[in-house]
Amino acid sequence: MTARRSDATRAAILRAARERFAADGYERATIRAIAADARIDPSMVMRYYGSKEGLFAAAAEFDLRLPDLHEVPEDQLGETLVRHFVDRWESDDRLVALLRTASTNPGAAERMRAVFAGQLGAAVARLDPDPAAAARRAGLVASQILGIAFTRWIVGLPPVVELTPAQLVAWVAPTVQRYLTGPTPDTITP
Amino acid sequence: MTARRSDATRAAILRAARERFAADGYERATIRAIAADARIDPSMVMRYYGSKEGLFAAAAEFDLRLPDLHEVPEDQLGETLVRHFVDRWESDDRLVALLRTASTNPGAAERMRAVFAGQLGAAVARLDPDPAAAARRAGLVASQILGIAFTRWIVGLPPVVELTPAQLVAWVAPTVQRYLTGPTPDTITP
DNA sequence: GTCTATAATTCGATAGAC
DNA sequence: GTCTATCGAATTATAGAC
Repeated sequence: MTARRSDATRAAILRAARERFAADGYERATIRAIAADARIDPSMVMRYYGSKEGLFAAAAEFDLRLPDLHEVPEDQLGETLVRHFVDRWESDDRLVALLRTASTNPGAAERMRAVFAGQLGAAVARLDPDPAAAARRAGLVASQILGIAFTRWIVGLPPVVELTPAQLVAWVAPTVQRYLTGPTPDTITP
Repeated sequence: MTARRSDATRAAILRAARERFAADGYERATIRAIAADARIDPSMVMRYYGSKEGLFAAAAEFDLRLPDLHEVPEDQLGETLVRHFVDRWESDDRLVALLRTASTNPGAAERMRAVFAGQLGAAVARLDPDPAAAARRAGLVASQILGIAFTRWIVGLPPVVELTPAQLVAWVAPTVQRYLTGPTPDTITP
């Protein structure tokens, strides 16, 4: 299969779509605006991706690219993961698009669950022999990672925005480390 | 000023609006749907609240009702705060409405910043004499609290949804405790 | 492959009768 | 105070010319 000329158009559409979905969310990111950004006609978007849902599905396809946690010294798991996520988030607006859109679009929320329960859950599952406990640890890690992403890139809470990546890693890594390798805490019966 | 009959209508509108905004977000929650839920005519919403923005502003008005942190033993700050937020979140869908809407509506994001930088920031400011450090601590606390809320009530990540409130407090309280009272970590220069 | 024209909805907001 | 009727704008999506 040779490279068709339309591939450039498809790529331009996807790039514009990612930016618009990341900046405006699903409802406010219109096909017209995306087409204008990509300098093409709105009908081309429909031709190539069928519908707005189809365009979003193509634009939000991505991989967390998690490192193999077995090659990481156990006491550096938290730092490694937090650094990885911060880097990943700063360099790929697909994650921001998915995050912003997951609040109102059921399909995006489902994708978000699949990514974090799937990719992160699988990586963590190899650290804890008990599947339920491993899933719980992965969920707690996701809560802190997504909380940072939400406050920093979506809401824009000033103190969180102003943290440097190094400060972010230094503060948050111990949290993730404890969620991954710390003992299950006692729960007080009320 | 005596109670007017229209007060019941206004209250019904606000209740329906909170539910719709919490469930659907700002764009998908239509005035027509809210009016139908409240069993009144859509034009009444406009008459009472002027615009959709005005309705949202009225529906999302709320207070975190933070306890006075000075009356809490220092080593129980994390537990107290996490328990408070979990209770608050489960019993008031205004917070869910604001959270879901903050992703796409700039006004809601601004409100969210005001609430967490203001109310939470003020409560934490009295624990740390350095204003910048206190703001940073409050921001980190917000990141974990909002991360739990986002994964549990918005995205619905299964392992986080399945945690009982007691488990949630037991796991997350140490994180918040460290953000509030722990030492500032060293940052490695890259 | 690309674009024009338009269909078919849906929404927020307004005017005015009762 | 409440409701009917409707405007004007914006959207996704389709049909078809070139």
